[in-house]
Amino acid sequence: MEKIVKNKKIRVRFAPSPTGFLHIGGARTALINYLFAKSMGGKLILRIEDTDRKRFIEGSTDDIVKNLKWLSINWEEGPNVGGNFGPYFQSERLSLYNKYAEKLVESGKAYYCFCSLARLDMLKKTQIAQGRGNSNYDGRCRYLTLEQVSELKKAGKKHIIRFKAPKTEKIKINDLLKGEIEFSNFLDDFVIIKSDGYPTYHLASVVDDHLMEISHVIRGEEWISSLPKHILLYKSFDWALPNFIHLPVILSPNGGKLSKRDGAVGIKDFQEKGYLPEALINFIAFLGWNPGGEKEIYSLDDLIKSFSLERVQKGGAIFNIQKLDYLNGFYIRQLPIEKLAELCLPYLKEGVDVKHLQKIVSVYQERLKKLSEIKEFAGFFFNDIEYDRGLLKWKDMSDKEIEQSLENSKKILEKIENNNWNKENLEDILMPEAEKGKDRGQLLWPLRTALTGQKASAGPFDVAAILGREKTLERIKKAIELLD
RNA sequence: GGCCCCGUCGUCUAGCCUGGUCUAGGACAUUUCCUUUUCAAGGAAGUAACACGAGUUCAAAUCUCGUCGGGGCUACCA
Repeated sequence: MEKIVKNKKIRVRFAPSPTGFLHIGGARTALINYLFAKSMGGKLILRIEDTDRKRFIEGSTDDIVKNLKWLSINWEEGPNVGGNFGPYFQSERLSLYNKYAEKLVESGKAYYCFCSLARLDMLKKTQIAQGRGNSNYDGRCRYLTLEQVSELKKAGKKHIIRFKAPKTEKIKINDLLKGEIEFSNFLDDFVIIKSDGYPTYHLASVVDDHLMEISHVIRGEEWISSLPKHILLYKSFDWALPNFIHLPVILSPNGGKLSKRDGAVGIKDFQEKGYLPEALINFIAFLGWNPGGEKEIYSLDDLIKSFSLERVQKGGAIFNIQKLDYLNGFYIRQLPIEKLAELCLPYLKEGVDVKHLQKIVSVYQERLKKLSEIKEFAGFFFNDIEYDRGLLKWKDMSDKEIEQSLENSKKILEKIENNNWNKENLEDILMPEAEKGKDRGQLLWPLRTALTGQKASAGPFDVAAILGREKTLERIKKAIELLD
């Protein structure tokens, strides 16, 4: 009935469940799919696997869509863009899954099961008590006659549909990344349609991957163990197998599963903290993949150009935020000032003048690792500052010396007119004065701390220039008062 | 427990397929130095790895086996 089109077209999909927000692992799977599609002239399909109504989280589809876009991972078919193989939400394809499940029942490859959850639970407990490591359905409903089935149905008994799994079959499959994988063990009669009428992942993904003509299934390694189920399903429908690629998982710094405890894992969190999509993409791509050369800064386009599946790592990589921070700082330094200022704006109080911010940002560009840091770095430009008088002390200067130093700066600066108040001029005038002292810090440190209230900051000339004559002199005066 | 995947510096990795060019290369982190008013940025140098044990071979990070270690799955979740 279904047309089995076998073409050489590359079609891949990213198929997240809306049970949470887009996280690092998901973004990585999406990226690899995207890079593979783009580098091969194929298409990326986004499919939302919303078949678990219990774990469904409102808003997660939006989050996934929004953040993929933010990362510039674009799909050719799926939510927002449509396509010829829709709908792209599994909840809108229920009749399809039921049709195929029924087909399997008709051909004797699947069966109705009326067992209650309570019985199943009991079964599992006894099996485990008997010392079996895992439990299997005992097949009670497997040989129900047609009459028995229709009677139970008539009686209004809830049912599910189970797949009749062969008990002994050996299954071999060639994973394009891992190589040949052989599964030797018996299989359970796994569920394909749940009692709420929704399909399980196994049925839904196989049906969809087939109908959507997916050529390469690229997904996380956690799916390897259910591969035999999928293969059995393909076989019983008499469908051609797609290629499988199972990506290693991303590990947390302690080696386990990446979780919220490890800091930000949601892509949205990274965005809010001020990571740039370019940095995140570059970083995620290199988590388990490497082009082979010594160049490590790659734009999305660069990645597409040099991507190849063979170079994806087999082992799981640990997510180490330090390298991300480095990359992010690097990408921030590449940004034009206008752009940087625009990106920093949301982290500051409202009403910040853009031109003013551009000056500030140009001074802090090489210090920023995350955009959000602008708040701590540059807060003193906008707010009154408070600090301990001890901060003003350079090396072993006495209070008297600090005061003299500040008075000296003040005296000099007061002579500079407003229209000459710029960094170069300030530096030209103050520097010779600083050179007169034991070391430059004698003049420069008290000045800088008086202006910023910070132990570490941009240089005093930059700061004074941006602060303006009035505020600069005011802060010096305040510092002197603080010393009295 | 069972099934499956993986194993090169602290971390991401190059090299492994097609043994010799590997006294194992790069990056992040770390240390030191230079620059310097602080913090960055930049420059220079340093520390640091083939999990272990057998085997094959003239030769093994590279091939084979075993051990150990790590991870995943083991749901009417995906």
